[in-house]
Amino acid sequence: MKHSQKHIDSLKSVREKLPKDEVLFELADIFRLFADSTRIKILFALKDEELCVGAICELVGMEQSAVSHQLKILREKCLIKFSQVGKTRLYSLADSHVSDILQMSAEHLSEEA
Amino acid sequence: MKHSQKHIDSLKSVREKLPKDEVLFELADIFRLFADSTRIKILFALKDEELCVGAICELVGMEQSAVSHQLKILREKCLIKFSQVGKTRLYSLADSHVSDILQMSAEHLSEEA
DNA sequence: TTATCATATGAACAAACATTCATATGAAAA
DNA sequence: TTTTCATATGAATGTTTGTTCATATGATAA
Repeated sequence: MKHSQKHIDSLKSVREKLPKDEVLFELADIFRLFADSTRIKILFALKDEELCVGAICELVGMEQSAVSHQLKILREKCLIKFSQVGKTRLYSLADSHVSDILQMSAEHLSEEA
Repeated sequence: MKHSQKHIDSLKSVREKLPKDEVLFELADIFRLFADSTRIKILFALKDEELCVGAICELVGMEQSAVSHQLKILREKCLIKFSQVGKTRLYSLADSHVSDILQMSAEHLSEEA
């Protein structure tokens, strides 16, 4: 027997409050999107303005290909969307949730004493 | 010349609003901690209660070693702390910021239509 | 002291990931 | 239609990361 009965009992109530695995996976998936400095920079750049891919490349200082790959990831997970104007695609945040998260996280950082 | 002058001009103002690279790296680092389902499960488990390592293992259904490795990461990044009671270590969240983030992220998910 | 229990840690390995390079698509201009 | 421009994508590669296995540490009980 690996663990005492006592601490197994107390686990029941904790386990009940715990989000389901499925939910935890989803959450981790979302956080993972913000867990890369290129992507988070892209998201901040799009926070207030629509931008084409070339502009995003300039801003993040990365090659067009690298940026496009990251844009694809952000698109597939519905964090960003685009509207096509001629040959160029104007990217923007998909909804206000994303900018809320960015806003909060930036505030969180500046609070650190 | 890769990009038109027009969109380079408009970049200036966007670039000024952009957090510094250093800040973006820090942010990505923090998000990365939440970007793994084992770690996020551990954090949720500790949200309301102090738990020893054995209990955490039971809850997340992972081996002691795997859990200890993740605890180390969370400790080093100051998301959790512990108090030692005899041989056992009682882990808990380091501060309320962490549970705030968990709370918000869970709410965010349940909002999704 | 020695044995035992709870936890930690180093090394190894596989899986996931970000970037690059080369090339493809697809829209507009020539 | 051919060329050019903006963006996308597949394959290859190096790096990072999570888990496992084996072992270490460090506290208590015997």
